[in-house]
Amino acid sequence: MAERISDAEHAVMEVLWDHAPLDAQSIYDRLSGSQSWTLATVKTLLSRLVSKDALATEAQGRKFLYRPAIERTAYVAHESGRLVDRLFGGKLSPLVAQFAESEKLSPEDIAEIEALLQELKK
Amino acid sequence: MAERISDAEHAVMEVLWDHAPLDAQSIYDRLSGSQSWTLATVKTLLSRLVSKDALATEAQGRKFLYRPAIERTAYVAHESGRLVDRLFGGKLSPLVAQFAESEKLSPEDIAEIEALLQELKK
DNA sequence: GGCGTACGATTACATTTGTAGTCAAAGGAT
DNA sequence: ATCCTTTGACTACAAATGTAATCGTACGCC
Repeated sequence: MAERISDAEHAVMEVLWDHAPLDAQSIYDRLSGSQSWTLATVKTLLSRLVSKDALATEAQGRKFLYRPAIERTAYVAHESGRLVDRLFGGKLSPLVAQFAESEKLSPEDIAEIEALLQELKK
Repeated sequence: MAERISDAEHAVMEVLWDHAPLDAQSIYDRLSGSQSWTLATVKTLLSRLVSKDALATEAQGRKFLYRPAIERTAYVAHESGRLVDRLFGGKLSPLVAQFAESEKLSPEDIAEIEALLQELKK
């Protein structure tokens, strides 16, 4: 488990987290907006994700339907944990501070975070 | 600029952000605690970082002193921006929510974040 | 029922990364 | 003056990654 998903592979995962199950062609179609990969490339990524047990397949006639085998939440938790550990010693507040300083915090975002924290303290 | 620093390279950068300038041997020494790399490996990483313009060197006799050529803040901002963009659509609150759910938020951390936000609203 | 075609599988290949060995030269020790 | 050591430079090589072409084959169309 947890074989490490590369950047390119991640783009494929996102499509499937949003609209699984899909066959290769449809995944390719949906990626066309953001990436200029050929169908062959997308198929390579799909195979690799299947080997990594990040995707499961289900035969539909002579094609496959692909669907995520790991939860997006788990992936996201893992990845953000990793980054926060590496860059901020595992503490979230320095990340927030960093965002604050680089002006990447919208007022709505601030409000939402505050609401979250209120909820937690309760 | 911004040649993408790998995980292993990042470990080297951290040492230098903390104690620059240092020569290769001292960097190796300081890394010995956390990594089991040989001196040769550390030297390879140093060379690569120099090519990537992430480190600058200054000759000291027949050895080099290495020091960061990019600010840790800039690096950290870039990396965390990247992750937040990829995984949370550029918004920080979902990341905080994710941390909250996985119980990775200590009370102190919460307090610090709240303080930060108070500061911002002022 | 042969034929093109659309699939997944296999193969390809350059680049990056992790991890290190070797080499030539410069200095220091004797 | 000679030899050992230390240092950066160069070379090595496997695995992962990005990106794709090709191949064998099962299907559907005529």
